[in-house]
Amino acid sequence: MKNATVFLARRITKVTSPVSTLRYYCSNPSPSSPSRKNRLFVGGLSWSVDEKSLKDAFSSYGEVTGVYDKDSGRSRGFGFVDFSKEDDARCAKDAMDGKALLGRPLRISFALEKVRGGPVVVPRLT
DNA sequence: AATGAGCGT
Repeated sequence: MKNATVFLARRITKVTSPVSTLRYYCSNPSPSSPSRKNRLFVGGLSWSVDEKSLKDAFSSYGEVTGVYDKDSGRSRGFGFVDFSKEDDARCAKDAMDGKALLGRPLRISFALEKVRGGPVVVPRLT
């Protein structure tokens, strides 16, 4: 339970594509799965759910983040949970998805890849 | 303030 929250886990990918006569933007060639397996999106939360409640439910599996809204400080009704291992994420999802928390059924799915200052996904320009 | 599918720092 001491794993640090990691937002930037991108590794340098070696570009082995032949030099094209067109663009040379440094976007990630790999399409990448739209969802990170190490992070879960937890929705369906009651408005009154706090981080503690979510932690209480997921602390056994990983870390809980992003429950509150930065703007209003209120609950957004969803949160995120970081895991060290995909297996833990899978386990937690399989174990908690659809379960009720504070009278409201949880909607758990793999989180999308959203990082502040993240690379802009450029669809194929050709 | 109230909102009920969604995807954040």
